[in-house]
Amino acid sequence: MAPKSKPTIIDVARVAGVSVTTVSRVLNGGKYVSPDKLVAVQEAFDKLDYQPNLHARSLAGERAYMIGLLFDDPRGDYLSGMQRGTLLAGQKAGYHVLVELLGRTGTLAQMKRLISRVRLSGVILTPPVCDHTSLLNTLVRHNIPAVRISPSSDFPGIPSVKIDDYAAATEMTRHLITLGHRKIGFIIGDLEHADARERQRAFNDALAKAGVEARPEWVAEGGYQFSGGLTAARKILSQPDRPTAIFASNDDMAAAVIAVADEMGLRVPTDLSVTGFDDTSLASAVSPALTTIRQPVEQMAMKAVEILLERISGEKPEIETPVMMGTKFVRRGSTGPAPK
Amino acid sequence: MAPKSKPTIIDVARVAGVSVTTVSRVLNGGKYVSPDKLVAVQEAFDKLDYQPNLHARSLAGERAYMIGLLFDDPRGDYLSGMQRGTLLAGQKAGYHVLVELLGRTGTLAQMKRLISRVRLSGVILTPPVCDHTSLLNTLVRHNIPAVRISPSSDFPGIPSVKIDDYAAATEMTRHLITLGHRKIGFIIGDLEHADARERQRAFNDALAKAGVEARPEWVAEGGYQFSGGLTAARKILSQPDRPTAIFASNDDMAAAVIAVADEMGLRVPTDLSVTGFDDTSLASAVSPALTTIRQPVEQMAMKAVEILLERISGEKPEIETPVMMGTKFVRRGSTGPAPK
DNA sequence: ACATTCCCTGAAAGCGTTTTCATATGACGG
DNA sequence: CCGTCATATGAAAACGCTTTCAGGGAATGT
Repeated sequence: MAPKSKPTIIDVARVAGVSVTTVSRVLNGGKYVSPDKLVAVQEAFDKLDYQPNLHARSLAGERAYMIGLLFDDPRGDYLSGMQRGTLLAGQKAGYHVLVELLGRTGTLAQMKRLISRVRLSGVILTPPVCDHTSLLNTLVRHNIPAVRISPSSDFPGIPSVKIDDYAAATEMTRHLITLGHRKIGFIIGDLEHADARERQRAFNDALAKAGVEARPEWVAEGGYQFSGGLTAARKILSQPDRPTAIFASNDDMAAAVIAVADEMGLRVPTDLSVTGFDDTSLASAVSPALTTIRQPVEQMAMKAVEILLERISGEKPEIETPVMMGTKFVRRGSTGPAPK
Repeated sequence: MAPKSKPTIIDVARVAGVSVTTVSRVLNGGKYVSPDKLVAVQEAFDKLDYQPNLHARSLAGERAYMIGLLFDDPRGDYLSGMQRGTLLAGQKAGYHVLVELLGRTGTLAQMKRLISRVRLSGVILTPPVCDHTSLLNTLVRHNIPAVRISPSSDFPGIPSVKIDDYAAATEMTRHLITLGHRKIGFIIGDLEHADARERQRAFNDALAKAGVEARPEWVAEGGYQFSGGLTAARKILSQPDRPTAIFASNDDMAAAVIAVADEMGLRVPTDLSVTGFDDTSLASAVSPALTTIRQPVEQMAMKAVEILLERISGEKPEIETPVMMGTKFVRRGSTGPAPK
């Protein structure tokens, strides 16, 4: 069977016995359409199995029904989870998602090229591109609605969704203290990211508040990478007086700590407790599985889309403070009571 | 500064002193355009910083400059790597990428809706949607170029890119045999997937060829999941006479084997060698790191895009046999000599 | 009764491209 | 010197929608 050419709005109009204008009105909310014609048009939609053409709509109107999802790199549990959330939420609202990679260099030029080539209803910005200031400025200047997920810095005029890193890291630190640990190490994430700084601040504050000593030689930077975590863990664990627990700022680095402990013949959690952060799939695949903090990655993205759609539809509640999403402490096998 | 409205092809035509037709011709390959006008138009492009509007092009012409990337679920190293490859290759060719989630149910309806809403130059199909037969039929019927990545089954008329699972699994099995293992277990992937069956077949053949006994009680199914791997590993390792090595059909299940070994006090690789497959990020994060097979995931996607673009531009070399990409054996710490 | 408003309705003018179609020019073979 | 052909060029007609504009009728106010 020949792929019968797709029905257009004109066909619908003919079948429904109305003008294309009326059909268009039905398509866009049905305001100023009498009930009987409304029904007639909808019947025609069904009968013809009509789907409006996105390109024509974008060309002719204001709306685009397409949201841009901007990445530096889509790999990794964290980011692909965000993608899934975006896709799910966007799909539900009848939007399509255009994914674009914004390389390390020439980001701005790429963005400009993108928005002059395709009309986007709005964009979702994932880390780290959500912190590219001139990119954000460009978006504002072109009046393109945007929402940032887990941004590091503040930026007026663009809403954002994030988690409360401070609270979560506080909870995690308290967990270790409650288990009896008094010698606790810490592996810092990528200091470029505000969340890395927040987690560290919470750690320090929690120690101080509990009257637990914080030793600088038990702190090292791992850049959120497994490899960096390896180096950091080796540095910390090779101290003559070593900690009985290490709080790594993310799961990858926590896995690295476990690897190093293994290397050195330390048993986890008997000799050393280890904690992660994020609850990526790695957290449960490693043995022992990581005690960690679960981020509601997909929900964050869905929330971001929700906010974006509000912005698009003109309702601008002008939320300037980031929307905070709740995290969940997940206890697994990598933490245990402090050794005597 | 006000966001000066984007230049159109008309502006370019005026600046270059030619007709829009000529500008359009330059945009589409510059055939039948005299050298001087060609230069004039290109200068106008630069001067105005012109970018052609995608929606208008799609609406008016045959081409769409947009490729669809179809997922069941974009999460996981494997799939997000494919996405990156697609994005990279697409971007380089000036194409944009629309990502769509095709749920478990209603896939076909979703696809039909998609293609009647937006014009796609072609689509890339990732597993498992690349095996959805009626979806493939629809694509063919609508004459939409497509390429499948790592499909399980054959489908005439749609090219595909995959790895040689049989050869890779053979190499892996030989590796274990060479290390002296004679009691080798195997964890099967998801039998729905042809690759799972291929890997098992290679394993069996390699054992047979080497005259090594294959014991059914050392084989279990793990469904390519960590959790399934856990169950499978427990079943195999709880045998009174247990194997000295286990070949898991992917990294997730291999990590599960390590977890179970840990549980049972078996040292890897001293007491038990473990191998994975895929070389996802998990493979190096686990300790000991996994001996595994690296799949060139990104390159596969890039190759798929390349083939797709050839199809789109009309060159139809009509490749019916899948394009095979090379894998790489990666030796890490999880395998060692068989215990005495 | 008459203006004023509000709800419907459709004709027609875009939106920014690509694609015919028509025409012009120069080159070429006989 | 005349058809034929390949190369250049632009005017104008799509492509499938949204939006503006200009009524027409019914309801409301005076």
